[in-house]
Amino acid sequence: MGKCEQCIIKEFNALKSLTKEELMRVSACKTGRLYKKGQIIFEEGETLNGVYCVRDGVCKLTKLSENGKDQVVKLVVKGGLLGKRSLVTEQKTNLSAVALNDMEMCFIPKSEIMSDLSKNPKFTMDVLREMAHDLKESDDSLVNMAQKSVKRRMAEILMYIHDNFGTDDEDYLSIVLSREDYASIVGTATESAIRILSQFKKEGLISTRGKQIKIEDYGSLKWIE
Amino acid sequence: MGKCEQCIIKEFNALKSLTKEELMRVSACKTGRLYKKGQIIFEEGETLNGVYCVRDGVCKLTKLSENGKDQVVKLVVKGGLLGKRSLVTEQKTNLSAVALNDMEMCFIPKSEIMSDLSKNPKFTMDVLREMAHDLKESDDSLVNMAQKSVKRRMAEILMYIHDNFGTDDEDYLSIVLSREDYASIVGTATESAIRILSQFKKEGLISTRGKQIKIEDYGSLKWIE
DNA sequence: CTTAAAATATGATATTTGTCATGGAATCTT
DNA sequence: AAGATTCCATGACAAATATCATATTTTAAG
Repeated sequence: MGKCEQCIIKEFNALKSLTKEELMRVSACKTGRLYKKGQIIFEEGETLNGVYCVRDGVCKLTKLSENGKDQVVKLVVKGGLLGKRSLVTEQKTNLSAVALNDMEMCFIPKSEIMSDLSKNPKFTMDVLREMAHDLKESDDSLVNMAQKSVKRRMAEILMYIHDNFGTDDEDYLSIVLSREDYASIVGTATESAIRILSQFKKEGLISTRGKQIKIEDYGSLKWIE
Repeated sequence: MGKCEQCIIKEFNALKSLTKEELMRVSACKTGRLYKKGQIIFEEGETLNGVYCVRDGVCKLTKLSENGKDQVVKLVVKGGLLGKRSLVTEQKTNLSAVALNDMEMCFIPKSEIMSDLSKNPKFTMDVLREMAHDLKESDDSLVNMAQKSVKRRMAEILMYIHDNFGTDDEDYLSIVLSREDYASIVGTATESAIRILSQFKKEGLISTRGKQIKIEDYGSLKWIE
């Protein structure tokens, strides 16, 4: 398994602020883990005792609502850190993480990283910054959920995925989701999600190939009410 | 104006973890501010260069949606800290704060508190913990918005206010909001909020006196679908 | 390759929520 | 105290979304 000191993934998250010595220590105790598409990484109510660093693949963070439906709260890709909250609280996690395709992750035990959190201010500030960013994103999503139509939210998630996670060499969104996942991100019934995507297709805003989606008319998506 | 070292309010937030020396320094540079009901404390897009500590009163944190409507993201009462995000990022604030009744606050300049953030790990961890808590709450609200009916959300906000901010000596909710505010918390049209509250009243779940609301049947509110 | 299962698609219909209009009640102003 | 203004309330209707039913297509399993 690779060494953290040399790992390029960490440049995308707070781990970049650890010193070489700290990283070597982390490297020695970290464990690599593989997850198959659909596999559960952790579940709501579990006690996490460490953070996961995503080396490859995509996962969704979800929360089960009382009505029995899952709501996707966030998508996490290469470079993302899962379980930051576990570093600062003893509480059980409030979210579940599920792999959306095959994933490669590193797990760093809390015990190993806690001392860094209190001794390396640069690292702490980075974690703080990431958390602040997550909070802002979450607040934004909250407002979107409360104030925008399902169609609008669907348009926005398509653009969000396009802008943040990119496309493959044929311009298809590089993250491939089921309609059910789209429904669960947008917060609507699966049928409604399907209907809206069909409509977008008819209107030439997107095209599809199997589960893959390509944005054909980004400009018009922007103006969907 | 009082001294931070002796102020009891700080026990409810991260400032409690500052040392006596740090608090004396903070005390020397803080400014007290009064806000009238309805007054804007800060607005979306402003650059905050410090944090506000709520000594008395209630305010709402809102975000303007593209459809022109405000969405309330959080209610903050005595002991709350506003503007934590400004400590870790140079970005403009993404929320507005508006006083819901007459308020008394202390403002602590960022410059003064930044050094503590990097030198006092206990304080940093506390800020981190508060941020993590806010994030969890925001994620929970997101799921509620996406998955629950307007009626259910209304029932929940009534119970939330009851449980977290308490009641006066006649059991009326101690936070008094306009129907428009309720609509903007729940994320619905003002008319819908009014209608639902009227219905609750008819069904004997709540009673009202002017703008004040009293929960009459907490148990049934819990089961609203 | 065939069959079973899962995912996608679409119609019909019910329910929820929003919008517009209007009137009354409470509050503020002078 | 009168008028003005804001807030609350409710009806009528329109629009958005959910639900149920049922094909059809795609994917997975043997």
